[in-house]
Amino acid sequence: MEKQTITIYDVAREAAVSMATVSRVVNGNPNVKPATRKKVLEVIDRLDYRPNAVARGLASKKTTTVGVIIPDVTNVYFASLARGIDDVASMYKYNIILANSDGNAQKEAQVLNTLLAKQVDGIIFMGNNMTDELRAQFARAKTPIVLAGSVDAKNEVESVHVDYTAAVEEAVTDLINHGNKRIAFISGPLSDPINGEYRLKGYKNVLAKNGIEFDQDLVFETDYSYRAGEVLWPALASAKATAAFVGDDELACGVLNGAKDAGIKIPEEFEIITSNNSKLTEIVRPQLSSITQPLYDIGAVSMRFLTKMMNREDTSSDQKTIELPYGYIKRGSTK
Amino acid sequence: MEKQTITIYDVAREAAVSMATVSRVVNGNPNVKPATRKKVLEVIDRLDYRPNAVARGLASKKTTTVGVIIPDVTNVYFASLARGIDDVASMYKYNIILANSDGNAQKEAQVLNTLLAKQVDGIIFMGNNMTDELRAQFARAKTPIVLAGSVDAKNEVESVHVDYTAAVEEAVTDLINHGNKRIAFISGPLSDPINGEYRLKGYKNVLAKNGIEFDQDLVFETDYSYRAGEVLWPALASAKATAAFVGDDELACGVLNGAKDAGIKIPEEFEIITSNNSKLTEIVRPQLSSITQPLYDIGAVSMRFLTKMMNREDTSSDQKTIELPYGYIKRGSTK
DNA sequence: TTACTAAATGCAAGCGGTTCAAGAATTTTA
DNA sequence: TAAAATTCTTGAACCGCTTGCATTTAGTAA
Repeated sequence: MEKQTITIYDVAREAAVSMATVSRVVNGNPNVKPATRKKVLEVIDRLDYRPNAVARGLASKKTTTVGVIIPDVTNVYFASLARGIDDVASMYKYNIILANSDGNAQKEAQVLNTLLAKQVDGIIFMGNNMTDELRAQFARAKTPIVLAGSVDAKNEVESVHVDYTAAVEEAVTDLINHGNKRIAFISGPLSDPINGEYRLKGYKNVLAKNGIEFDQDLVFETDYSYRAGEVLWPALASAKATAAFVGDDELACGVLNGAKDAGIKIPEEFEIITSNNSKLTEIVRPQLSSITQPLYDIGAVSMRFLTKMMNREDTSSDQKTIELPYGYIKRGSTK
Repeated sequence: MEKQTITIYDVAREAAVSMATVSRVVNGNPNVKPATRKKVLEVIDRLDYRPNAVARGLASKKTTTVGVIIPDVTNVYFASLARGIDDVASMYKYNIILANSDGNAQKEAQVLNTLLAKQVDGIIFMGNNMTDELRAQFARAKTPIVLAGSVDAKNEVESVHVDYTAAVEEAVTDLINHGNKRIAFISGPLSDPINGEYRLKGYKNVLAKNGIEFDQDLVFETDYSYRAGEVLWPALASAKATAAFVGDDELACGVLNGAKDAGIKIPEEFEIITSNNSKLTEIVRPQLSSITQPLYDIGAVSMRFLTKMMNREDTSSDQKTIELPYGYIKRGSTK
């Protein structure tokens, strides 16, 4: 029982027209007499014809598919971006090839390669470890690329994100206004420019502006896990921190629970502000105050931007870097 | 500046062989003299040739791409499955086209259609609302399909999941052993056979076995959100429930916090068991006892099963339905 | 050496569409 | 009503690669 498919040929024969004509009606080309169009459509319907996208892709050199390189779908932060991406992608009739990279440079390079081989029309890249090699590969590929929720430190690739520096400044300022002098900066790897560069800069800026001396002992570089936060309390206590800015929600939940389990009262004795306003912030008690990032929108805007690039629409009016507004929501973990 | 690509033709010319030979070395066909192979590989390397997967797909009728229909990537449950799927997919050199359906029958049908148009080699479907129309569409498509973490009530489509009935039986038995007589059954839509059929059956079985009469008032059908659980306490209280089995972690977190906020002591005054053992269960206090499902593995096994079907490997020894073992982990929300 | 078999390689026909130059049909213009 | 201008259609050349079959080359036994 072979997979017996119906081709444009069958439709053409059955409708007594050329395949070129069938192709035109399928593609909505206006140069078709209404009567002919109707006839063809009827046959298409009757035969249940479904154009072969692969053949189409070969002939037209467009696959209506974009590649999405994501560190880990399991992470709410990235999943939210991905959802925004997929939604506007399907709005524009594109599909998404999703590939997990674990933020691993080698996998990223390898995945990028197969995506290009599959002739995707564009690529959305998440993950912050922009190595030079990767940047070179991007440059060589003539395929449009945009970074979502990530930054290219060298600013060569288009990207969509929030102003991380300003967001942290706002959060830390709030903490200072509550009388805190020793505020911990807790984040994932500082090798990620979002942490090591932009956020840290914001943190330092505010300290300086308020005449507080920067203390390296208050900077905690960990990984992005709940567990990492949970075991952090002793260190925070011995650094005499009275508040913390945290760069990731899971991490922040860990810090919160770790402190609570040690008998600390939140926010009376220790305040916490986190960064992504994911569901987690509302599930813990007290709920976490958080910087808010429009994750879904970052994804959506990235994809929209990519469609422009793919259609060679004029993007000259657009910046290479799009900054979306962040926000701040106060909950129980701050005074 | 046109996208100047290098084709198999260029390689053939440059290496002074026919394109057939180049094709053979690219595909690892053994019928090539080592010397020739070496020569060709050198040219490929020098020209940085990358085979066009679309053309390949057209000629070979294989795209090494599978479609994944998912209700919502943003949901940890599905994201975990997806991760398992992608990992074994890439292990077998497949890529994943990920499409969100919101569990909406119309979107599902539409997505399925475009996936078939894109000639995916197989499909993994998540979501439990197997309408007859969808089943018909599956049947007509000669493309292999497997359901991951979902069940086909009519058992026509291959699927991978756990024994929901037995899992609930174990959980509820535990609750009864702690002396509870009035145990609530809280789940998402009962129209989903996992809830309305398998889980509910398990619940009733155990009650019957222990001589407890089934009380419809203890069955709470809500949606899968945190909020839905949070507001449920008053209803639970007036139904005089002293414990609950909950079919979803977010929902369970809501129930937990709702009860706590009402001053109830967990687990002393109310016990809770949830179902998916996601990260959430460890983030709330007390932590939630939970049935454990090997989500990643369900995804992984589904994909592995699909590869077998795609390669027309003999699957006769396999059941149409694969049941993976579930587990149970006791935490603070039960005595 | 010669005849014969096995291993390498080349040829060319697809795969199922898109697209453009060119021809046919229809409508408009004078 | 014939010529000119439009509007529709068609024929056929790709798109880049796979693959069955024919052909050439190399290897082996007689």
